[in-house]
Amino acid sequence: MSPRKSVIETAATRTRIIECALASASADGLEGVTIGRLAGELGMSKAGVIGHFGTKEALQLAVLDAAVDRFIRRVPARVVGARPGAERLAGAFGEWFDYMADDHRGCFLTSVATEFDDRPGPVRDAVIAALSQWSAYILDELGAAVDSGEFPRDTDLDQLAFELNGVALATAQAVQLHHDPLAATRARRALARLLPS
Amino acid sequence: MSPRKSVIETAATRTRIIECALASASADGLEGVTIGRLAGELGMSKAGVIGHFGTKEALQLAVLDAAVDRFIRRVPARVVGARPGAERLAGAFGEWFDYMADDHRGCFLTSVATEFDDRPGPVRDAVIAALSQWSAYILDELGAAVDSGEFPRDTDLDQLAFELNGVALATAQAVQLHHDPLAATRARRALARLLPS
DNA sequence: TTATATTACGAACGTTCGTATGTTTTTGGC
DNA sequence: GCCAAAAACATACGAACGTTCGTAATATAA
Repeated sequence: MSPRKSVIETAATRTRIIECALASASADGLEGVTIGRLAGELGMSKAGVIGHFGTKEALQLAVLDAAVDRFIRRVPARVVGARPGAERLAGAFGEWFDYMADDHRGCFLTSVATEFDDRPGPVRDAVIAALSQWSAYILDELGAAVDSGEFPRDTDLDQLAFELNGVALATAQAVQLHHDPLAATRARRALARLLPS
Repeated sequence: MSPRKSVIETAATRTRIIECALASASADGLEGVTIGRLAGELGMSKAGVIGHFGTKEALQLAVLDAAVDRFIRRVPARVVGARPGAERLAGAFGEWFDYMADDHRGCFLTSVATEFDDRPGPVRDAVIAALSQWSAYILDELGAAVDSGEFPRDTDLDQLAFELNGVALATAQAVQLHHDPLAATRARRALARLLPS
């Protein structure tokens, strides 16, 4: 059989690489991550870095996966206890806003979505898949809100999701570009107007 | 004195380069524009391309300037005849939405804003300056709307501008990433909810 | 016509890119 | 302690990067 501990070690290094790449990509974009710079920052050789993934594109996909995982753990996972519908939705968006405001980090997935919106390929596909999942989540909760009578039955849920997304995008821009300390506050105010509390 | 005709010739080539770079940057980002590829597409040498600007950064700034000019001609310039306030504002945003929907082009300035939001330098400064100008324009019109009684006097104009910006960003994403044909429609619907018609 | 800028060119610079190939070090199971 | 597997290494590759140089061609001004 194959060795065990080495697998663990590998995973640890992989994680280190991915986290470093994630930090790098937050500043320079996912395409702006280079193996050489990554190796320098990690004190490794280029071959040692890319050996874990094979190609740069595979590394990009791994970074994207990690970002999605982090987002899920940080946002929807924190509101699983909330009542489905408007309450859970408001909670999720609130968590998202706070997440973005942390360290003026903004939203990595949103940035990558913009970066790859005109670049066909596996990365773009993965971004779209992740965003679709998130969109489905929102529509699910909006549906629950309608079912429980929080919204009128003829509410245009797609329209509402569109506008909620807009609030999040405006928040991301305010945080990342303008370092606006009021971003989260404005976001919550906009949210309150869209979702009945 | 300096030669005259050559200046005209230079400007024509410069324009050609900038327009080609603008198209290229719409897909690959402003940093993704390379001198060599540009030269190939234009049937020129690399030196002939970069000679007009000196450095790649100067080229990027020129492209950004051109994009700003194009935006101004296409959006605010078209509504100078409209009544100041909500009407002009609604007209401007409507033009913007249509502009974005054309060829699924989206908004170049918005994309570049995301691309450079964490990259200090002249390009980032220019992006922020352009966005600030646009923001000031919106706040001006919102102020006019308050003055003319279209909005209550205690309206939070910054909040309203924030939410309007969110609608535009959501539209850009819907157009560029999802190629959503309903983007402009959704945008107008959201706009109508924010601005009294 | 002559002198001066301007424009674009070909070629090369040093650097960095992503990737591929062996070799050495470390690891885990016997 | 020994051996296979895995990990990280050093090195090298061709290609592309932005930039610089000197030069030929062109257009303007005197």
